[in-house]
Amino acid sequence: MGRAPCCDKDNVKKGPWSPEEDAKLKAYIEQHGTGGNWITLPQKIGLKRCGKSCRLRWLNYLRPNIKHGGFSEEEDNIICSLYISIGSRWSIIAAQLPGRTDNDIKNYWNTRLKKKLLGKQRKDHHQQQQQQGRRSGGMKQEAKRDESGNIGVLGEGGSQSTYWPEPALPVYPTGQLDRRADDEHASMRQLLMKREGRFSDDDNASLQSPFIPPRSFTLPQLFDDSANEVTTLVNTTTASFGEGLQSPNGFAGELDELLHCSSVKLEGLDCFYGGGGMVADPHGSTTSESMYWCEVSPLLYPNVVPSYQGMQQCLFEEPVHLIMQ
DNA sequence: AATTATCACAACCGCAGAATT
DNA sequence: TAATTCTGCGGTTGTGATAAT
Repeated sequence: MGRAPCCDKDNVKKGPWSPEEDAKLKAYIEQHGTGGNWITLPQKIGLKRCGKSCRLRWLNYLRPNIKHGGFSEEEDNIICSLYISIGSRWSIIAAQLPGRTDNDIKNYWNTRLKKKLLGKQRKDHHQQQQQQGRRSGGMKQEAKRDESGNIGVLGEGGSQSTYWPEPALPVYPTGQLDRRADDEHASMRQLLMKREGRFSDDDNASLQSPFIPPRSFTLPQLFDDSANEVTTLVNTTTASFGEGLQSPNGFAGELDELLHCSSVKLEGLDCFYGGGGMVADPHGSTTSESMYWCEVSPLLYPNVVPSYQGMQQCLFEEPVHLIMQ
C-alpha cells in the first residue's frame, strides 16, 4: 500500500547547509535533474538531508537565476498590489517576479515591506495630528530611519510603539487563526488602499496613479467559485468595462498604462483565466493564453470606478465589501 | 568593550491536496 | 476505493549580523 516511507527523520541533518552540501546537490540536479522524486534524491548523492529540505534549498537558493535582496520600487508595487488582490499567496506572487522565490518575497514582506507601509502610515498620521494640534502628551518617542530610509518608531523601553495607541489585538479562540490571517490581510489591504497605492518613501517620487484596486472582491474567492460564477463574473466584468472604463484618462487607463510598463506576466494565475480554458476579454474575443497585468486588471477589478477621484471618494466611505458572496 | 535589542534571512514545521499503490 | 506517501505552500522559528546602549 502507498509509497515507500519518507526519510528517516532521526538520521537527517538539520540546520544551515554547508558549501559542500550545496555543491553536491547543485551538481547532481544540474546533471540529472530531480528525477521527480525529492525523497530519494539525498540518498542518491549521499546527503544526510531530508528530501524536503533538498527541494527547499534548491528552489530558494541554488536554482539558477535566483535574485536575492535589492527589491525595486516596481517589485514593491507588484507585491503590494497582488497582496491586496490575493493575499498571502506567495507562490503566485513569486510567479510574477522572475528570479524571486516565494520564500524571499514572504520574508521581504514580513520584515520590510509591511513595516515600511505601517511606518509610512504612522508618519502620515503623526503629521496630521500635529497639524490638528491634537498631539497627545507624555509619549516619549522618537523616530528613527532604517538603512532604506524608512521611518520606524521606538517607544519607551525600546519596544516598538506607534504615534497613536495600537488597537487591542483581538483574541481568537483556538481554531480561528484563519480569521486572524484574514483580518490582517483585510487591514493591510485597507491600509494599502488608503496609501493610494504609493509605496515609496518619497511621496513626490511615488506613483501618480493609484496602483490599487477599488473595493470589489478578492481573487481567492474567484479560485473557490464555481465555473458558472466565474463566467458570471467575466460577463459582469465585460459589461463594467464597456460601460465605465472607456476613458483613456480614467483610472483604468492610468492603471493599465502603469501595469503595461511593468509587462508583468501573470504566470500562475491561469486558473483565474478559466483554468487553462477560455475567458472572454473586453473585446469580445477569447483566449487561453497567459495574460499581462494590463489585460487582466479589468477582470480583477470589475467594479472599478471610472475616475481616480471617484475611486478616492468611495475608498473612504465605507469598509471594503465583497461583491461576490 | 561588553551587553542587549533589532533586523534579515535561511530553514523548519505542519497542513492540504495530489499522486501512487 | 482506501490507505499511504509525496509535493507544494504558507506560517513560524532559529540564528547570525548589525546597531544601539
